[in-house]
Amino acid sequence: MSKELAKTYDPKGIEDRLYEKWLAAKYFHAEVDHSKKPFTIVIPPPNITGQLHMGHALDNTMQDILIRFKRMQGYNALWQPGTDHASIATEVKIIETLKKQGIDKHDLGREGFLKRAWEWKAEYGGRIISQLKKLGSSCDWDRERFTMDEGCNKAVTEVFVKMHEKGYIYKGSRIINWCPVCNTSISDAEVEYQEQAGHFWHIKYPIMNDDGTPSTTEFLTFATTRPETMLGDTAVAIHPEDERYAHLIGKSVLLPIVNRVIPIVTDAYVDREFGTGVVKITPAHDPNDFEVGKRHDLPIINVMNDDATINENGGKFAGMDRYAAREAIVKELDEMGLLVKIEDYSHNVGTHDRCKTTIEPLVKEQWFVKMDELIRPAVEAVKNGQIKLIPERMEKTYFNWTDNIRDWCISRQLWWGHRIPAYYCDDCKEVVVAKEAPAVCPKCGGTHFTQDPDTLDTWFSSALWPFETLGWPENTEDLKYFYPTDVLVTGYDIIFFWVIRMIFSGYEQMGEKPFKTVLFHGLVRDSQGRKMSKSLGNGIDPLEIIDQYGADALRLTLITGNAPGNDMRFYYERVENSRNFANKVWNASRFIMMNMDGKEVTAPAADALQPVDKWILSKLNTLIRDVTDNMENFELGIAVQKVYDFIWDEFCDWYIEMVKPRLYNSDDAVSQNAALWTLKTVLIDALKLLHPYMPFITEEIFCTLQSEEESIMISSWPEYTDARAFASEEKDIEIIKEAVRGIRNLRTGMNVAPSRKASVFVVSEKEEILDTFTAGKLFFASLAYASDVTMQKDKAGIPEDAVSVVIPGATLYIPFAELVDIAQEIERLKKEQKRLEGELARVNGMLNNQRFLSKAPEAKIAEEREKLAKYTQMMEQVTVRLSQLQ
RNA sequence: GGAAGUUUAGCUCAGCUGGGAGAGCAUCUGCCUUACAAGCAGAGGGUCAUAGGUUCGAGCCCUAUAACUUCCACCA
Repeated sequence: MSKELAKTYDPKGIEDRLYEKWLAAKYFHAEVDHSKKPFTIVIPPPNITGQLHMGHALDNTMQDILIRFKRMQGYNALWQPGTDHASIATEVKIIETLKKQGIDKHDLGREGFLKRAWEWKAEYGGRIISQLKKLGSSCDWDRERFTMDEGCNKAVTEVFVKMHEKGYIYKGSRIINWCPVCNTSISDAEVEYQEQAGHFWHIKYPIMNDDGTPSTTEFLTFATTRPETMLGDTAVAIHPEDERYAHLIGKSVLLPIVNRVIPIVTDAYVDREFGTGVVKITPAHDPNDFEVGKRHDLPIINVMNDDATINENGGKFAGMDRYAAREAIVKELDEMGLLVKIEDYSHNVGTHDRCKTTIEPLVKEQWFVKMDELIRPAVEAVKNGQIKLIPERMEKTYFNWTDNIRDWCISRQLWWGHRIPAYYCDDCKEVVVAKEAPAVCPKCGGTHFTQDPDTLDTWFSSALWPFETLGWPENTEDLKYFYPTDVLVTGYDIIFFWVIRMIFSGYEQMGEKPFKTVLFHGLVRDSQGRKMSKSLGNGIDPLEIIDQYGADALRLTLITGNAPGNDMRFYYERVENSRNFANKVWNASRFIMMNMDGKEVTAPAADALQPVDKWILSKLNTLIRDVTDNMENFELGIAVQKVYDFIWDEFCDWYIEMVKPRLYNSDDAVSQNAALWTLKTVLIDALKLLHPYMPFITEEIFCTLQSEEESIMISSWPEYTDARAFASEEKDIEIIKEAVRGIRNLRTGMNVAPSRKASVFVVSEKEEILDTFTAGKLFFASLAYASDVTMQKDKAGIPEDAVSVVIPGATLYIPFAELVDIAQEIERLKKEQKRLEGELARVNGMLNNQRFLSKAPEAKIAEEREKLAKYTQMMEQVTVRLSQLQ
């Protein structure tokens, strides 16, 4: 059977087959089981509009690694999946689709539109889920949720009503960010500032004389980047202590074009140093001006429509687009002689993160969440370590936001989403917030109500995700058992949108944190370090990578060579390297299986294990401890790097090569069996350590190797054991490795063909070193290209002109009579002498330093003393050898 | 304006609590050695951004500087 294994690993076919098997066996499914400890992760729900991109691939690979690891450790591991309705993203997409069919959303009406939206969801909403499966994600699909399913709807309504009762949700008229293209309000977090080249228009307003006429000589000059907003000016502000304008306090100016007399107010908000120290105040169209207006009780004059055209308050400019109006107004001011100058000016403009349209600050009546009290437990939790952020520096970002938090605008003028549970009495306009439409108006007794047309910010429901998916608001067994969840894995880019909101929602609704740890990752960028984006066309499709190299290779690539929270670049070369590693694992396994074929491998008696077997078992043992530690500490990349190095270097390049002679020698069945057993044992544990990272290939090999085993994913995680710690064997084998390396080096340096074997003499006065080489003679000979190996205590019988290699405690001689160039050999030995001199100087420098001896830890000093002895001895050997040759 | 991150081999990056600088790719040399040429064996290549400091000892800790990146604020 094993001989049928292909020479190269081909993930195609294998991956889908294994995933089907896992699904059928229900390995991903978790049920409440009080005999086991739970380990829970909730997935960051991807948008139903989404296509799997590299960010998802990274995010979900990390989660899958943690879940598979904990599942193998014996935890009751639940990975709760689901998708997000993504209100605005989806609505925009559907509108686009409709547009192509020549349909406007208003033609369909709300009901018709929503019908289309659900159809769209039915068609495309599952797409990303099937893509996640391709990656190997072991989510409990039986529990798949959607932010607009019945349970989540219930949760959202419950929270809205409850928070409204507590006064945390209110409706108010405030300045908000308005997107004139999407026609909706958005939250502060959705505003993206972009540096744009613009202009600074310096304008002057005439000061009003005491007799009520505008002065023709006295003006107040200021600069603005948005002249069109002057239509809504209701004051001009100066700093209260600005002596330049002190005489104007109490006076007014004439707002030109509009011909409105507006007051000059004093406010500390004005920066005397900036520009002329005069600011025009437009409370309806600027957040700062809005605040100034509130302080001075200024009227708010909205001059814009929802589509950013000027409204009837703009007089003759009504109906013009904001930019057209800008031009017209500047022109008119210029004609009136009120335009002082125009400067080029680069400044930050707020845009909508979805459509990049310039935001228009507008005063509108919206629903808000009052944040000041809600945020407190969320701040506390991170401060006192209840919730751990990884990497820690994310706390700074977190606190930066919480310290400057503003109320959250949650209403959206969209149709796709959770409709706000507020009802207005048709008769008296009384507002009733309730889970269901009220029958009778509590104020006037009216019986007809209209529900608020707005929907909620999509993050309102996502904020409840960790508990709404577990059954909240019902107090389910799932909720009691699986909540709080253990880890949240997400990108640092949604810390404000999502992470913080889940934390305060968890404390508010559950009285408990939603998760213990937040593990952040960075962005996956292209090979030039650019963000992958549709407009640049530089995105790399994870599905194509999976198709080409396999899911395991993609996963390994995404998880290695990157520190938590840092961005990473995506290179095909790195995927190839991962693919090569998979192939390496495959072939090593194939080799082992070929050699096991037809033999019954049994656990060897204790004394049947050779030092080299103990060496690799001991190495594996240490690996198990280190990898487990790293994974417990979320150092996923470091952990897998260690497994990678172990498998490729220690296991394949050394151990397998070392045992080959024993495998090929059937005369010593005991030794052969010990080697096979060790190969198999080490391979299986290594596969287990690798499984969370590379689930498919490890499963395929594990089950081929042991037909009696059901699946590696339900096997138990390896554990460190003192019984497999063999310190002295580790040391011994390292000596032989050093000897082998020395000989290979020597031969390469002398251009000796690998086919040419030679005798090797191991000379040492130390009995135990000779014993070590005697024990490893068989493999040492094959690795060192030796025709025969002789162990002896002195140089007797070794030709004078033999070349030599010095290792700690021994000198190896190889007689290469006809090949040896004595001069070259002396050169080589001198180089070695020089190297040892350097080492000795360093060690002596430390050991001769009194302060080092008195302050350094004991262990460190002992270590250096040992090195001193080692190098001194090697130096002696080299020196002796040199004197013999010269 | 505030904050964070980065600066280590030609390239991309690791380096976990301070104790002899690492990987992958690239380059060079030699090997189709019966698991793997997607491989094996070897080699070259680094003032760890700069300047100070702490320490017996600094890539790692502290201070300053420079360059790049990002986030937040938004001075109209």
